[in-house]
Amino acid sequence: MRAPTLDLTLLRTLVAIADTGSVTAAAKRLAYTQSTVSMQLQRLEAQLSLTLHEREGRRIRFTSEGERLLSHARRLLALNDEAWSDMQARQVTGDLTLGIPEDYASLLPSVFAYFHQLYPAVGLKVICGTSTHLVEQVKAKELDLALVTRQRNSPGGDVIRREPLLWAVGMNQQPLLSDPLPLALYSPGADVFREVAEQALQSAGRSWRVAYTSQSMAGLAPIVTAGLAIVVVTRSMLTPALRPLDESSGLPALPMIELALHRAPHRPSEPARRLGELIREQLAAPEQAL
Amino acid sequence: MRAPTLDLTLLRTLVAIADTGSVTAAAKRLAYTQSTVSMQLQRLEAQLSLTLHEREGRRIRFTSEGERLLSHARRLLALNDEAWSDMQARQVTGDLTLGIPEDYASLLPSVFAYFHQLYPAVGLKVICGTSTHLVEQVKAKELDLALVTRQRNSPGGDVIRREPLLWAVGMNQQPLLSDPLPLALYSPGADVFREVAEQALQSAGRSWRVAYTSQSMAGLAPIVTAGLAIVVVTRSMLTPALRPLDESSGLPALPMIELALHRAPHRPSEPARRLGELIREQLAAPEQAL
DNA sequence: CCTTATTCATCACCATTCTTGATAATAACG
DNA sequence: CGTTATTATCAAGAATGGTGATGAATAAGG
Repeated sequence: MRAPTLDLTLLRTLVAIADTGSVTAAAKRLAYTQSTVSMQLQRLEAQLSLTLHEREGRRIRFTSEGERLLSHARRLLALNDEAWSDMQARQVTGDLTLGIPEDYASLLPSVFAYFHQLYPAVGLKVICGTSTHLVEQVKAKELDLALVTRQRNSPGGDVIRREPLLWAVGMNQQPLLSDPLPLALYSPGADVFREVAEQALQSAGRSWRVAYTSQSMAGLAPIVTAGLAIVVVTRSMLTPALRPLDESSGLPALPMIELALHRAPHRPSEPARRLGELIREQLAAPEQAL
Repeated sequence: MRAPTLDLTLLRTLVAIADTGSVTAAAKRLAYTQSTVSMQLQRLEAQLSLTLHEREGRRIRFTSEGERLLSHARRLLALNDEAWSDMQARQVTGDLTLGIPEDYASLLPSVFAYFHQLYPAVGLKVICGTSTHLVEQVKAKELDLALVTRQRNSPGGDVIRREPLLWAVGMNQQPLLSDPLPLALYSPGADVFREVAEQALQSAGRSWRVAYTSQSMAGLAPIVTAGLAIVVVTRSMLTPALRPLDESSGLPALPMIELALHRAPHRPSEPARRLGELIREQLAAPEQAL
């Protein structure tokens, strides 16, 4: 009368046995006693009134029924784990402040949307700023997390991914390769793109002048698209209005930069941990950048 | 350390509560005590350390977490039930003989394939014969099941579906409406199609002659496609070589016939029960006939 | 407004189930 | 052939889950 129900615990040990190939190893993995696992297997067979396994010598062999149940079990457990972690995720609560460079804001909305879906009870605040400033704020515990750009192999934070830097110019403009080279740069001195560009030009023996400065690409864009200056961007910051320049332009190659995640010095809050992981997962593959 | 695992039994009562809208009703449905269901709900909440429900007055309301868990639960239970019945199906074993009219053989291969997938341990034998003969064989317990055609409202067996009978002629032939009408019929007198055709013609006052007889459509086909005779078929027996005739041909309308399943008089074996159900399910909709 | 009828949560008790440690049986390995 | 590793089995204790009874809360009805 009552609907027959599989015991997921028993299915869990079943796949453990299958994975490890032995009852004892499965017991070790699941922190059960060997006798427990042995009896669990029997219990499962009794409940289904089926023979799931046979022994040839010492080795275990699953019958075709056993194999079939295994595939059911894996599917069920996958669904179970997903359901469980989803339910747990909804319990993660708190507030959380993340800092990002303005130019990366466009990269993250989908991550924020996903994060909110997973952790609807977390209040997420995002502030923009320059990388150097963000790092200071994280150290001062004004931010829980900060995603920053930096030169390769700088200390602190975890590298999320590396991106090539590119010279770019307005889409319909000829590269303006006069001497000194007119550059559009971020305003304050402490900017990674600026540092990198200046170093590259210096070692190539080229002179340059700052044709325009702004806090962000959004501010530089008009000048660049108008063809009045050249700018340094990452691939993910390229827009239809920008045209990347390759080595044939005669400009020195630019090094990779790193996108790194800094965490506040104290033990990260649960929401911070989760968002950090999510950012790592979502941004790890440089491919899927916009 | 040990992987967290949901208890499907508890999820089952959760959806019962949701479906019925009350703890008591859920208890009744699941054949538990009311107190049991009440405690099961609490247990579920305790295991997840979540609040799944609230009460407004007497009525129960699920929290958003509760609703979410419900959807997980339904999916998990669906998978569980599927897995369970699949495993049970593999235990169904034995031999089984089914009789079908030769003309319906083409309708059933997919059913047999599906049956074998569900019940690989069942040895299925299929024999062909005329409907009247098959019914006798079932009564004599020589067959476990027989799918037969018969006139409407005949006694015995369960109706699987009803099908219209059609007059048909060779695809590129003009209907041969001479008097007497040349018919291609199944050979022995005791044939349903033949009975139906003769009755229809008689009450319409038409004369006819038997131009050709055979045990099956396969035998009649050459004569009919050659335009030497008219034949009676069901819609599912139409082939590209046959053209159905509508009322504009002047032939009398033919009644529906029934496709019925006869079971051997003793209690049907488990395999027979299963195959019977499967045939009913698969053939119930006249649409999906070939 | 009081009575009556449901519905639900809680409790103690009991039965069952599950886990464990110990032991015996079986196979692999030198 | 002894040693080692793996497994099945058993008895026992612990823990879990179900039951019936009870009382509180809520809705319905006079």
